[in-house]
Formats: sequence, structure tokens, C-alpha cells
Amino acid sequence: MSMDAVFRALADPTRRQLLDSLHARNGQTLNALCEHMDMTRQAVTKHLAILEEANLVTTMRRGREKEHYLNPVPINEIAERWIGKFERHRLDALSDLKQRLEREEP
Amino acid sequence: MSMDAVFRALADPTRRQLLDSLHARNGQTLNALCEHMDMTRQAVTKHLAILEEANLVTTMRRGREKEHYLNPVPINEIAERWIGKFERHRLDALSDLKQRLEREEP
DNA sequence: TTGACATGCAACCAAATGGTTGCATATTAA
DNA sequence: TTAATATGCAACCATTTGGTTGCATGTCAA
Repeated sequence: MSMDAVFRALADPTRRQLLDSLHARNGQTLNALCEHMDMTRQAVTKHLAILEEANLVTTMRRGREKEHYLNPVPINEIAERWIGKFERHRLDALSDLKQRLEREEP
Repeated sequence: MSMDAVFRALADPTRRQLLDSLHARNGQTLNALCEHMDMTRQAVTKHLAILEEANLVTTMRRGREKEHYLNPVPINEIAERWIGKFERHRLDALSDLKQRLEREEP
């Protein structure tokens, strides 16, 4: 599980959409994931393979179906690379504040 | 500052190395950054332009030199996208534990 | 002012990337 | 067993990407 693979995997908008889809509903099969996508099944398969190689997605064979699960660990490691622990808490607080302000404004 | 630009920027190992370099010493000029890199100055310029467009790097003109600064905000937003707040604390604790264990082992 | 230094712009090229189509394999259900 | 369903593999193609070289511009210092 090289970090390089993780970053490369996250670079593509389709793959991020797949992660979003799994974040919303975990354990989806290939066909289920394909339904939201506007491309062939084979293209989606390739993207999932890249996500798997990056260890961002874990799979489980169940009969003739393949279930896909999101793995958040590598994403957390990204944040830890360039953000110090203290700075990170500060940024989280800032982002919370921003969200609260956005919610309160008309 | 689109998220897409951020992910695309982080996809390349050279650009991540540039971020590392700025994380180690902030405010470096183009030439300073070039010294660690094994490619032409023009190539580095292109990479920095992509990092700037992603708002991962901020620049300040000082005379004929251009200083480059790391901006951690977009990186924090990545982590917030796929990791819930509670889960994130758990992952941080886990990563801390792992580091401590690695340090203690021979 | 003039030469040296720091950066900017543009054309060009090889390789990687994201997509397609076509066919193969494996499992379930009738 | 057999037809339908779910996934896998491979060849092929257009576009993007990361790099180069060559030249232009702008600023500092002698």
C-alpha cells in the first residue's frame, strides 16, 4: 500500500465519486456502483481496481457478486503528512466555524 | 479553489516532494526549490503553477524573487470529506499507537 | 548603464491515462 | 442442464500529462 497509489487513485473525479457512493452505502456490488455512473461497466471496473490497489477500497467475494467497502485509513494518513496535530485541531475548529456561519446565514 | 484541482495537484510525486520541501522550510524561492529536484527549472515552474492553482501553495513576489508558502487548508478538507469526526479521532489514536509501537520495537 | 541572475512563456514530444468494444469465465435459478 | 446474470481480461484509441529546449522579460548590483 504505497502512498503514491493512494494519491494517484484520488486524482480522478470518477474514483472520488465511487468513494462518495460507498461512503453513502457501503458494500455495494460492481453493478450497483455502475448504476450511478455514466460510463461502461468495464471503465468502472478499471477505476475500482485502482482504488483497490491503493487500499482505499476492500472487496469481498460473495458468490458471483463482489462487494466493495471503503477504507478510510489511507485518507487519514494524507492529512497527517502535511498538517501538524495542533494545526489540525485549529483547522478543524475553523472549518466547523465556517460551516456554522454558512448554516446561520439566510 | 476547486477540490478537483487539489486532488490533481497531489497526484504527482514531484509536487508532493515540493510540498514536503516547503513543509520543511517555508518561503523558498523557485531556484531554491529547484536545487533538490532532478529536472529543469521550467518543469518545476509548471508543477508549482499547478500547486498554486490548487491553492496548496501561495506565493509572494519579493523583487526579482518569488517566495512559495505551503497552505494546509485544502488538505484538511480532504480528510473531512470521507472521514466522520469520531472516526477520525479513532484513526488518529490508532496511528499514534502504531507510531509508538514502531518507536519502541528494536 | 550593463551584465548577471531570477523568473516567464511557448512549442514540441514520449508516455501515461481514461475510455471504448469484444469476448471469456463463473455462478445462480429455472 | 441451461439460460441469464455478474464479473474478468485484452486490444485498441484519443487526450492529458510531465518533461524538454529555446527564447523573452524583469530586477539587482557593479
